[in-house]
Amino acid sequence: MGKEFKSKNLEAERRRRGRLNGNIFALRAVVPKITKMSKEATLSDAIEHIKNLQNEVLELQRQLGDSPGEAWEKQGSASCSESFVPTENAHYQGQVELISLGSSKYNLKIFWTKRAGLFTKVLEALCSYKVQVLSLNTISFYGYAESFFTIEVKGEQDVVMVELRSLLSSIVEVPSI
Amino acid sequence: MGKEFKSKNLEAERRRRGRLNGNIFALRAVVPKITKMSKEATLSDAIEHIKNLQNEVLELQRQLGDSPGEAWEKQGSASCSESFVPTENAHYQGQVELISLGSSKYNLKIFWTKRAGLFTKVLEALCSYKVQVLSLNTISFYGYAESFFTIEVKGEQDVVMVELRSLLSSIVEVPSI
DNA sequence: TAGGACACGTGAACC
DNA sequence: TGGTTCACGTGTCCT
Repeated sequence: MGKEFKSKNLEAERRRRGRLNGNIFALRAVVPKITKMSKEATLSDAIEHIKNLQNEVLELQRQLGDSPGEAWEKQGSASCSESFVPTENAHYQGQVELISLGSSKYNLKIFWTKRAGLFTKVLEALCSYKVQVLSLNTISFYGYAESFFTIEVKGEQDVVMVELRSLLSSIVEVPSI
Repeated sequence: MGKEFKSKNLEAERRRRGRLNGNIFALRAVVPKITKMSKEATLSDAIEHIKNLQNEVLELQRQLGDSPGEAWEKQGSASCSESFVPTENAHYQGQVELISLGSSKYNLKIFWTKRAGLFTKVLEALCSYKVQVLSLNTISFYGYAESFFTIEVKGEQDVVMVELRSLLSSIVEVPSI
C-alpha cells in the first residue's frame, strides 16, 4: 500500500530548512570568532561580533575626529548643520572645543560670529602659546564661521591647553551689550 | 491508558528551541536593517550588516593609516571621490594668486602640497607684513590643500603685496630635487 | 484554496 | 550512560 503519504509542504519545508541552514553557514563564514559549531553558539557569536564591530567603528570615528555633523555633535555642541540657517532670534555664543588627539596634537573647533580682527586675534593667541597650526578648515556662512584646527603643542600641554582654551573663549565670546 | 509517552528530551528540546529563538530575537535587536520579520531574512540581514560594518572598519582604518596625525585632512579625503587621487606622475606646483578687492583688501588663494610647518610659515609671513586675516577657508585632500584668504593690508600696499606674493611663492614652492 | 512560516515531538548521532 | 545537538515530517496559523 502507499505507505508514502507525504505532507503537501514536505518538500517546501525541506527547502526552507535548507535555506535557513545555509544562512547559518553563511553567518559562520563572516564571523571570525566561532566558539562552538552549534546553531545557538553561532548566533551568539554573531551578536557579539556585531557589537564589537559597532564599537570599533565608533572608536575609529572618534580617533578620526570625524565630521562636524557627527563626532562634534556627540561632544554635545551644536552641529554645523543645525547652525547653518540662523533663525531670526538666534543668538550664538562663541564656542571653543578642544579635543586631544594624543602625541601633543589636538583638534580645536571654534564657532564664532564674524567680527573684524577676530580671526587675527585667534591666530595671535595660538602664536603666543607656541602652538603650531598643522591644518585648518573653515566654513563661513551668514556672518557665522566654524573653524577646525589641527594643532600641535610644545611644552607642558596640560597647563598650556587650559590657558589657551580660556583665552580663546574670551576672544570669541560674544560681547555683552 | 498512558497516552502521554514523552520523549526523554522533550523538555530539553523545548528549552533548546527557546534559546535558539531568543538568539534570533537578540540578533534582530543589534541589526538595524530588518527587511522581513522571518528567521531567514533576519539571518540574511545580519550577514549583510556584518559585511557592511567590516567594510566600514576597513575604510576607517585606511583613512587613519595614510597620513599620521592629520585627522581633518583625512576627513577631507574621505569626502573626496576617488578621482581626487593623484596619479603617479602628477606634479603640482605651489601656486599663489593675489587679487585686489579695493580698500586695502585682497583675496589670496594658495594651492600647495602639505608639508610639515608649511602652514605656520605662511601665517608668519602674513604676520611679518602686518597683514590681517579677515577670513580663511581651506579645503584639503590627499596631501594637497587649497586656501582662500581674505586679507587686509596696512601701509603701502603696492610694495608690500609684491614682496608678500614673492615670499609666499617661495614658501609653498615645491622644492626642486 | 494554495503556499509560506513556524513550533512541535521524535529518533538518531555524537560526545 | 545520560546530556546535547540536529534533521525530519507534520499540524497549525496566517495571508
